[in-house]
Amino acid sequence: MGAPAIPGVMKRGRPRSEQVERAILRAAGDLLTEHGLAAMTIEDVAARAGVAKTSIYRRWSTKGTLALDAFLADFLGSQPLPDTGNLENDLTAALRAWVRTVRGTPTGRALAELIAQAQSDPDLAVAWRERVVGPARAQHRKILEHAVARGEIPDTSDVEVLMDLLFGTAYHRLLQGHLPLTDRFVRRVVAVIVAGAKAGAAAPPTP
Amino acid sequence: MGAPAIPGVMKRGRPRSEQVERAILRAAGDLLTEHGLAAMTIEDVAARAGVAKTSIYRRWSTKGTLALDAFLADFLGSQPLPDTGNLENDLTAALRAWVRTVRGTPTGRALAELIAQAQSDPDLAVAWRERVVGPARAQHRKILEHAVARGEIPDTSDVEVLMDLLFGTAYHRLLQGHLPLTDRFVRRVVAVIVAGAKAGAAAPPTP
DNA sequence: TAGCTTACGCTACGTAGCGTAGTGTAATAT
DNA sequence: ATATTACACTACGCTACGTAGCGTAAGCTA
Repeated sequence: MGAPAIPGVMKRGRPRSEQVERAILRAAGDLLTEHGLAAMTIEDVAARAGVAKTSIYRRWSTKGTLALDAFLADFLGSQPLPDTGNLENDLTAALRAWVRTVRGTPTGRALAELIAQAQSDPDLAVAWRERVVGPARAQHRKILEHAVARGEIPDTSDVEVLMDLLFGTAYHRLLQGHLPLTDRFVRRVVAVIVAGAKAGAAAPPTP
Repeated sequence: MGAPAIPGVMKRGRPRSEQVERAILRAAGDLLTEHGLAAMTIEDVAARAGVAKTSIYRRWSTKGTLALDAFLADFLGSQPLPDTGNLENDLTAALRAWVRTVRGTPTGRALAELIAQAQSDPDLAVAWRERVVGPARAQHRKILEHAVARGEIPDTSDVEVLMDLLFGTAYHRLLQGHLPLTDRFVRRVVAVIVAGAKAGAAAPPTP
């Protein structure tokens, strides 16, 4: 209590209230869930949190980065790292967990709207890649590296492409909305990728 | 000239000016190219087109649908239907053409921003699926059906999933921006999908 | 030709949300 | 005690939205 995280750079003046921070994130999360990102305004968040607008702007520069923090509070940890000793099972479990989290849920809509917002908000785009895309891919990379270690797929496989195939396909249906994210979809996507990877198609051709 | 498209439902009063329509679409297309969709305003479009705002609202209900029409004027017909007699070559040609159109181009940014806008504009979302996603998929479906007809892949293959794999993966890199759309990426994505499809992984399992 | 109807450009308006500034008070370190 | 920063509150100027009213223009119908 009151002890500085880093002695010597102790801040002077009144410290920022953690309670204010929590109230803002909670209000933003609620509004994100109830009405979506596009309909969420900073003024609404402030009113709902019982906080002044300036207390929000002091912490976040754009609506997108605020929404990202509110989103991560709910989203982090919902994506497991399966390790069954079988690539197809692991990928199926990972994609199924993702589908369960996003299909027809406020989380799914928030996910889509955050990606949308990032197309015109460079700050959010950077934060999104660093705090969502990066960590998620690190998880999925492990699944593929385990498969390489087991000899299921060639060690020259382009794991980045394989990850793009798996989740790019799923994000496609989420964002375009042309077809539903069914379990059959999950199984077939995984089956094609695993078959292709095992055939060495994700590796450089050996002439 | 002056003849009604459907006799009997001849409109009364002053007809809408095609010149106004063209001026609006041209101005919207220019602004979309120069500044992007997020920065484009109806007022700017009106000013640039030398037209009243009401003349725009009379024709389009939202910025998104206007931008879609402006976008299609430039985008339509840029995606060829390759038919070389070989699935891998056809898919590679199709994806390469798409990459060439979108990578580092205003068209690519407009594409991303339209998908973004569709996440919070239901009218645009419907129009997008009907006028962009639908026609594009119809093209790509032919490529896969030709491969089925040639016996390259099983006739039970889930062509919808295969299309999602091909373009979903590419859209993923466009929208997330985590990795570039290189030609090696194109070749590996196609190789995995073709290998998987030929192995029957996109078809229902035969017990 | 006269009359009806709709489109058009123009100006003006009310609304919403943005991001900032000013004020007085509260909380902490020196 | 004093300096410094955070906070709530109020107010402000700004931008863009979407609509309304006006007079004029351009077609049809009688």
